Amino acid sequence: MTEKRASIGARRNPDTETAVLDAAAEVLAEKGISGLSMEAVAKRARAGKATLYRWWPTRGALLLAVYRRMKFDDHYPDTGALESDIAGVLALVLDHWRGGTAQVFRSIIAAAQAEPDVNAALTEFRLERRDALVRVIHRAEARGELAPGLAPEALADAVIAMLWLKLLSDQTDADPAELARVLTHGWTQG
Amino acid sequence: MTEKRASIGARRNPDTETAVLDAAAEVLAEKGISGLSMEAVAKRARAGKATLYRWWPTRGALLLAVYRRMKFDDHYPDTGALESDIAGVLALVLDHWRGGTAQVFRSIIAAAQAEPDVNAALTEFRLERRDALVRVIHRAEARGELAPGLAPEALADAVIAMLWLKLLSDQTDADPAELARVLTHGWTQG
Amino acid sequence: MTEKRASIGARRNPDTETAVLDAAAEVLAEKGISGLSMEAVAKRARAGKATLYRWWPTRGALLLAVYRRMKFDDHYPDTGALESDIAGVLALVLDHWRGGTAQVFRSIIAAAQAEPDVNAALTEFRLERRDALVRVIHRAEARGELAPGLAPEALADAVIAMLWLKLLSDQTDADPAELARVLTHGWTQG
Amino acid sequence: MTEKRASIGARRNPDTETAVLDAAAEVLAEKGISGLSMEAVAKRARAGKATLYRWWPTRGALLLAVYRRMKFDDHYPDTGALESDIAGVLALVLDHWRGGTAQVFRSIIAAAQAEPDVNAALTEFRLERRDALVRVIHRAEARGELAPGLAPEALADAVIAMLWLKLLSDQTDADPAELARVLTHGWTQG
DNA sequence: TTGTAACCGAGACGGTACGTCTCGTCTTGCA
DNA sequence: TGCAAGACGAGACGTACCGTCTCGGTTACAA
Repeated sequence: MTEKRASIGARRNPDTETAVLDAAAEVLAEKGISGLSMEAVAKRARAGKATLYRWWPTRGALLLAVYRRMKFDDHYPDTGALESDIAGVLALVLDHWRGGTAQVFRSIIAAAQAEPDVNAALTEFRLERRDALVRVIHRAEARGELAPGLAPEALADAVIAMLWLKLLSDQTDADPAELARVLTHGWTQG
Repeated sequence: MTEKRASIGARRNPDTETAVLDAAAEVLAEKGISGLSMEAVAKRARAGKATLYRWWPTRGALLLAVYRRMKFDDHYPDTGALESDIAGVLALVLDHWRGGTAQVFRSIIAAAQAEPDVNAALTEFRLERRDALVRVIHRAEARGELAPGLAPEALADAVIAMLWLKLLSDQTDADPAELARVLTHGWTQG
Repeated sequence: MTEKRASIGARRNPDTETAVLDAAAEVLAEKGISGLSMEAVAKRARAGKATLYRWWPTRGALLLAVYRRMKFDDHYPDTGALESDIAGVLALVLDHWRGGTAQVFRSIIAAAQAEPDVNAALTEFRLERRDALVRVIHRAEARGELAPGLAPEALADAVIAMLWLKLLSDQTDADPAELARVLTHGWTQG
Repeated sequence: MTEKRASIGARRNPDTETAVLDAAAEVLAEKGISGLSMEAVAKRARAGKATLYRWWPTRGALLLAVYRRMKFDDHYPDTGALESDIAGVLALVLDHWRGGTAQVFRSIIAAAQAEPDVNAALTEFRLERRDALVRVIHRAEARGELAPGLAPEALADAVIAMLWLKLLSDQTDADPAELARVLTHGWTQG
């Protein structure tokens, strides 16, 4: 996106948005999160800084926009059994991260610890993902597979927690099947 | 620590270390992680910036030093049953965080995503905590309580993952007993 | 110039330039050359350090800009005789220096010994002044007053040399008439 | 001077002095005046900073000590005529500077413009050199060669002024004979 | 048809913080 | 006591970004 862009009137220019998100993704890939300054993105995108701030007021907003473009297929497979369903979800997400989005999402979690608006956006995103997981668990419940007295939301949280831990500690190459077993099996016997 | 400090020869001055860590903790409490600049800490501690950088080369190193001083009682209670042991661990850590260290540890995890040295230190810390958890699980194993085929390290990871998720998503007020139940119970029946 | 200044678009703000040069002159007058740090000038001018460095990359450049603003009347009087013309020039410059610019010009000469760009600017300035002197000498030549075999440039250098020596050795109160006599008269008789 | 030096008791160690002045001269030659920090000299000389400050309290004092070690033969030749005597003096000094001491002396003059103690030392040195020149002029006076009404000190100043100008403006390769002619000849005829 | 409103790239502005450097002072432990 | 060593408080250095602004130009829509 090197050709000159200008205003297309009193409304947002989609070319500019594309150029900015492309530039942000490139900078992120090349220099990592600490190199992702608004300044650098504006320069790389040949965009004015004011334009950036108009549409993405914080670095976190920019990060989230980049991550959202990297949308993965959130159609979680139905294998007919909870453990393998969970394993499928874990595999899907870990694959997605290993495909190159890990750095971006790690950076978002990091940014959320300091910037409230990023935190809010991340919470929204997390709950949305949790709902998708809860739907998987409800399928198991409908099959009469689920043990009584366990909140599906809490179980979904356990899955998400494990994913985040693996992401944040550079272990996106973990084995989904084993993780699923640890999460869904009872730890104790009898 | 307002009185003037000076060199005590060609070696580290413990008074300075105390003053710096005190200052860092105060700044963190007052202005949060984004207000914790090396500049501000140096000014508050009445220390030279070079002195800071000599002993704590990055902000993450400083954060870790502050966190280490907030050492909690890591004597995990032995209740005679795994689930209540885990609940005890969760309660201990969540209490510790609610007591004021949550902000610090969240910041460390965030910093670790960008700074390799902080990442390394955090990994070391995490494995150390995991070992303590593994010892709890080994107690259950010795009692014949543990189901076969589950790696204690993986189980410990699940506990740590849940704790981190609660920390990172502002839920340090979660109920340890319920979390322990979700983690240790089997999700499925039969 | 205490009221707030801001950008006037993507081009230089003359108010800022004025404020900076005023501040530099004030700092110089109050604390001398060793107190003239970029930091101090920026603070006094309520200007950003980056703005200073953008337009005056070195301390010497700033000094030269200050000196150029203190432009003296370079209309050298025509008395009809070389010696009194030279005495007039000497008096003019020494007066100018005693009027408060001595410190600035001394600092420029000092800075030029370490910073090449200041050296270049000072050389340019020196040659420009020498040309003005050469014109005075040419007037004498036209009157048939000048002895043969003497390069006007070399004679002008002798005048400038004497001025610089007096400046650099705190003797700006020297007697222009006597200096002119020493310079223009033959030392030997017969 | 790389071997370890130690105290020789409660008095100054000449080895240390040599090592320090050697180091200062080397640093000056390699990095110029702006690189000549007390820090750098101490490190290069393997001397303690306290030792430096004990014997050479300012950078100027160190510079002067270095310059004094580069003592030139100040036996000004007696040719029997003032102009050629002056030419000899000019040649001697310019040669000395071209031999490698120019940088040092330029730096001293520069330092003297900001540091009063260096200024005092330089003045002392300058007057000492002027006295030597005055003696040359007195020889001419004794021969009845000198025109009446001219102060030998003022004439000597003119010579020194010309030398300093050439030094400060990178013209140490000037022709001593021509400079002497310009200085000693009358500018006007008749 | 003509404002005019909001967009665009550009980049200067006042600032803050960075990490490095040097200053001059100090305390130690060895010789 | 002198010395090498080097930590200390202090603060200037020059750089990088921050978020805001003004500019001059462009385009679409309303009057």
